[in-house]
Amino acid sequence: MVVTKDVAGGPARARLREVAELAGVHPSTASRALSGSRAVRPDVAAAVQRAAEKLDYRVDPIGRALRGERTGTVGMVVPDIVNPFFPAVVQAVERALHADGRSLFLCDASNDVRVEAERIEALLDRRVDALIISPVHQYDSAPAVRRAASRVRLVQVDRSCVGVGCDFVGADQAEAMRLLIRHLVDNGRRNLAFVATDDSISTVSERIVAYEQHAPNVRSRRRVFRGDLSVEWGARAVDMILQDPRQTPDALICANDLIALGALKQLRTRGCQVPGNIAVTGFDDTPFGVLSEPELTSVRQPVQQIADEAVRMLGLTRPRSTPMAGRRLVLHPELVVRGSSAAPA
Amino acid sequence: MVVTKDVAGGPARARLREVAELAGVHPSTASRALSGSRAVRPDVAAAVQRAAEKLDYRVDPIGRALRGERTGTVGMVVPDIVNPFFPAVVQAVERALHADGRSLFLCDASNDVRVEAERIEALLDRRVDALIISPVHQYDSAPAVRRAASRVRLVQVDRSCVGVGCDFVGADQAEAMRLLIRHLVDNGRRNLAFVATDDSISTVSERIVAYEQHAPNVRSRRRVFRGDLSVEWGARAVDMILQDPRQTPDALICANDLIALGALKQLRTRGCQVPGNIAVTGFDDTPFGVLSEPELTSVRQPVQQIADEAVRMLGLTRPRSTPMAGRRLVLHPELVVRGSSAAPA
DNA sequence: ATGAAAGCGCTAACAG
DNA sequence: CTGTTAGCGCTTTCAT
Repeated sequence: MVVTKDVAGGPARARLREVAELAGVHPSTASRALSGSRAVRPDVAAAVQRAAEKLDYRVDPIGRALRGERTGTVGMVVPDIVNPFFPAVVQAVERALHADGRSLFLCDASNDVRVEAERIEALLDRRVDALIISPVHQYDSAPAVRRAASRVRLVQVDRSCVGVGCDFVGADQAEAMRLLIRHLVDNGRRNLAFVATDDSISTVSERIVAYEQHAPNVRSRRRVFRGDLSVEWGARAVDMILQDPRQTPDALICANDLIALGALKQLRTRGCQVPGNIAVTGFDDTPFGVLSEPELTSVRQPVQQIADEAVRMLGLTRPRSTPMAGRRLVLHPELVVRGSSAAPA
Repeated sequence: MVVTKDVAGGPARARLREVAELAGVHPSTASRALSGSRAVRPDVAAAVQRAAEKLDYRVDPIGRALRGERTGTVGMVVPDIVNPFFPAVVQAVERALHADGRSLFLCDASNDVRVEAERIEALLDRRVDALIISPVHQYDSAPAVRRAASRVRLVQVDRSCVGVGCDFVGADQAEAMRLLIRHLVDNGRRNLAFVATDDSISTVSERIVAYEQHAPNVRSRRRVFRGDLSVEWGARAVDMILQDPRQTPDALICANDLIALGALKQLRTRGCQVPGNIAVTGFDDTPFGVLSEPELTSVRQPVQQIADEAVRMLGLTRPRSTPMAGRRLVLHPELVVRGSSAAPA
């Protein structure tokens, strides 16, 4: 007689029942022995352990999830995986969770609030123990985030939604802007401009407010250009700005490194010296900022710290924490000065 | 009397039982009406539909998964989410799946075969319907990939493992290398060097073979430098290469854009003209290649097509396909010529 | 065409 | 300390 392998699915994974059988105990005893939820006689526990190892048993998270228990997985939704800042955040979160023996399921919202809502629901359906989310839109993402927070532990990272009273970890955007402005002014810049985005992104919004408050003069304060977080927008913004030569600022604060790199390139194309004529700064300190010529001054967000604190806030070890706690943990950003903002000769 | 909201979890999602109750039928009938697995009287079907909509019912994938049915989710494991090529692939796959109404759960292996194996297992445990994977290591990833392929539909994208007989979609790396070499030779380059990686990455391995076969002379063929897919390696490789001035090549083929950008920067730092003294080319045509000065010549992989074909190969609509089919779909890469490889003056 | 019942894998509550 | 029982939500037999 030939032993036929299951064509459709390979060797099936061992079930708890089989472990129990091999150990000569009832499944519930095996369950207790493996999870440690109740005391079990030491020799029985050992027998179960051995049986489990022999059969390469791993508890089925689906069965456990159906029962309403923890699944050991965390979901994460990022607004745009193609923006190199978010892979860095993802990696940091993975690292933080990994230390904890949990796995991360990641989804990309493609900058679309509807996709974001779908992904959140899909993760909740899969019974993730918690959700880490950087919302696409500070207003339009709010309903989905609030709903999710009412069903599971949730921490917002980097970006946040207004009016949803749930936890958040991120950097102090106003402080970041103050650091930038002071640095530029200290280097003799007077006519600033902020190449920003519309109001949808909370971090940029906060920077705009700080910019309008702290920029050195009225003309600078009024010079806020709204686009998106892309290289293309950086280039287009430069075209707009250079249109009126008398008005040309001597410093461009860009809302992220992508915009700044696009601006740098376009300035070079148009024959404008950086930092000679115009200083340029970015945000996020992505790995690509050091590749440009000159290297890009930027503001580094403490990504690993944000990730660590987010995971800590989820409180996955504690039995039950109140959801929607509304804590806000705001960390210090760090100005990284490079050539693109040096004082003009 | 006050209606108290469930503090721990918000309003629970409607269950099939409640839908059935509201429609005045048995749960099994409701199930049939919703899934269409068996015929149901039209008026009953309509009533169930209405009840489901009213209660905002969505079938619980956990319950369904426990029954052994499809879950409507696909898992993906990428070797390194921080490498900007992979976010692009992820986005393309998301797009392809989204058109199909499925959601993607993504995991990052952090270039670590052990992490990769864990992530694969975690995804299988969660009963994904299929797996899309770009293996970290062409040899060391093989056992995990093979195991996974025996349990679920699996397609390898971009990279692959040797000796696992399962489906693959990617670009023709040998053709890519031939295109590059011909282009460089056509522009008068004779002394080539390949800044590559070790043998762990299948795509690079294939390029090395093609390079050693097609490079224009023996000296060029021997000049293969092995490091990793990083900006830092690109810079270090340039230092090594410039050490012996008599041996300096006039063209550097780099195994990806990150290496090429690092090389470009270091060449600039060391006062070496590109493309005047040395041509530089990359791979993957990431968005950052156009930001350098000069812009980077690269090879574009047909990312969206790879993703579309991978999803099609998964055959999620077909009832049951044989796993481990071992089909290999090899698509044409496209040479994107830019300034970094122009003919020297 | 529909209802009843069984069971996917697991663990909490309840006896003993 | 351990076995029994029940049931999470769903679908799929098997009977009507």
